[in-house]
Amino acid sequence: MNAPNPYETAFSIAAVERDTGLAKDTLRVWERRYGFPAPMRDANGERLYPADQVEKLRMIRRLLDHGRRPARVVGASVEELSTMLDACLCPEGGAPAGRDDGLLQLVRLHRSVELAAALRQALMKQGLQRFVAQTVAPLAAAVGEAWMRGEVDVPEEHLFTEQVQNVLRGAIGAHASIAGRPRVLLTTFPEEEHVLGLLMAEAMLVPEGASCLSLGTRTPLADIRSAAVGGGFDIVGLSFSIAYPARQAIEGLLELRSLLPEGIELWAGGAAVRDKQKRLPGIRVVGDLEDTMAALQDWRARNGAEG
Amino acid sequence: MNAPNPYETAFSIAAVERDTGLAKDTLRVWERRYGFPAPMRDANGERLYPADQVEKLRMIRRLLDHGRRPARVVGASVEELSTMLDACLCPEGGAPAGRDDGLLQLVRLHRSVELAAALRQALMKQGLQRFVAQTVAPLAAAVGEAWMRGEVDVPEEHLFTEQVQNVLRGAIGAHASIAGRPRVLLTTFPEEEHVLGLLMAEAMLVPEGASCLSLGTRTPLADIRSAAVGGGFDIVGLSFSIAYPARQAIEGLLELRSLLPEGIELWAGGAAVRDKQKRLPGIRVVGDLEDTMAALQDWRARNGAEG
DNA sequence: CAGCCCAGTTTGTCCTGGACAAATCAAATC
DNA sequence: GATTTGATTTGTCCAGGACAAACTGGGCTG
Repeated sequence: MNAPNPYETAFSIAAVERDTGLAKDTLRVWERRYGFPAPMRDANGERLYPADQVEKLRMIRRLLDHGRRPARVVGASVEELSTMLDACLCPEGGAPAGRDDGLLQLVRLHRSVELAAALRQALMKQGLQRFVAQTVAPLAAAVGEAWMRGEVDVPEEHLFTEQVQNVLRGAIGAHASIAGRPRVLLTTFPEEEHVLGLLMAEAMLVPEGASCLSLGTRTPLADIRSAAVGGGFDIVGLSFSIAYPARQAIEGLLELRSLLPEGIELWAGGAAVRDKQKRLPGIRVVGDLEDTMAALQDWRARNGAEG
Repeated sequence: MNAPNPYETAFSIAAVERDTGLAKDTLRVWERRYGFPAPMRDANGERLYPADQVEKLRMIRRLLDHGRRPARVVGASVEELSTMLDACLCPEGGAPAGRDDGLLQLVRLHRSVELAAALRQALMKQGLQRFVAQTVAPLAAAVGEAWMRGEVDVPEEHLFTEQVQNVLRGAIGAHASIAGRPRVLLTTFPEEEHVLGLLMAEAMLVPEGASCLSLGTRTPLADIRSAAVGGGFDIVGLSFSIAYPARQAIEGLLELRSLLPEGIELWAGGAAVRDKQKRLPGIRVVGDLEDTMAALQDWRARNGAEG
């Protein structure tokens, strides 16, 4: 009785695809090539993945997102994977110690009500821009790290995103200057569904008097072009999360650059394009939130006071 | 030269899966069984679907969402499909003529700026509740119909959702009563990603003094339970779009009902659960936005003035 | 030493054709 | 009219092979 029936906590290949983001074909070919995963079979011969293998697959997935290659990680032991994950975390900005982890705790414990209240309180106290730079961005980074470590899961990340969205959208809407310059169109490429980068950029720009319009995520290139041209925008801003393939980002940005008229600038931000400026001629790579403000200053200096 | 190279406008099976929502396995098995789709092949023997077949697959997909069965629609001609789609539309609420189609035009023409401005203006003029009931809901229905007819596509639907979200979230945030009763937790099941139903419900309830918290879409059952219990909620509200399988909705709702303590009510709304009240004992089926208000009155009558 | 090109390897996706359980329909029964 | 039962439909899974695109690392050049 102390060992629960493994069948009760085992997952079909479709469920594993949903939970890990690894395609069914990929799961089967890894099994063939590397001997992992090694699922059980049900009465009908179909794969049944035990929970611990799914957990290991999640660790592997996270390492692949950080650029590791399958041959080096599929087949490694859980301990080795754990070590590799730690190695991915530390170099990023040194030791992020002493930060206020209260909000992260709320996320991990699913305390949605308290999280919403705490976010609104921080917003009131700090004002929109500092709220984004000093509260939302660090919290997003902390959630990302916790996600790497496997300490938060899809539902927690989701709750976090939703609550931050609520607060940011409300605050941005309150500014509502639709006349200011520059006019910025914000969106992501079709394969990118992370929305927080967009909202943070918008929250930094709107208080400065820029007028932003977000198309949301997953906009086809042709639609970005027509929206930018038809709406008379000065700048198109794209956001890329860490999971977005750098190569694909560069390729897409260069194509979009060629689609847009010269008068419209193209800005790109997020982990996937950081340090890629030299491969992106004619495109402004925005390193972080502060750099967004710098880019705005630059634009205004170039385009005079009237605009 | 008058016929464009068909290879230029043909799609890989992965692209078709993304565009139509039909799984690769399904596309291949239909081809085997019904002789449709009948894609070309590239030099490598891989399927290449011409644009007109993809368009037809989209029509088929829409009909399946409305309960038709594959044997009756896969293999029908475009004209027959068109007739069936018309038949799906008309019975729903008679002829929705004379409605203000200006907003729908803005959606179809990708006029995101004007759409945002028009929505905000309507909100100012009507107030939140009437804005939702008289502007957002009809517009959502119109977009849904246009989607059925194939007159709007993914990008348009997306733009529409995003702009409405912006306006509604801003307006809801402005009310921000976190003390009122009842306390309502809003979300959807993991397979349901449509968010507008939730936002509309929230927009109706908040001005009445209820305190709402939205977990966003795709929340696992166990997380709904723990959030509801831990947050001290009176009511859990679930939203189901037309595409959600009714059977799955009923099954999930009954399971969630059994997970929740008796003191917490369970409300369900949306096309997938309409007219299913008798199959959902212990659950309040909310027919439409007006019925949401009625349900709120009922709750307050039952639970006294203090609460 | 940075940048570029080229062969070799890795890796995800696609293929065929078969199988089966779950969902659905239609007929028969209470 | 409602419910049960048998036949049919339908989506998903399987095996094992194939191949192009992506990546690696070495050698070359400016």
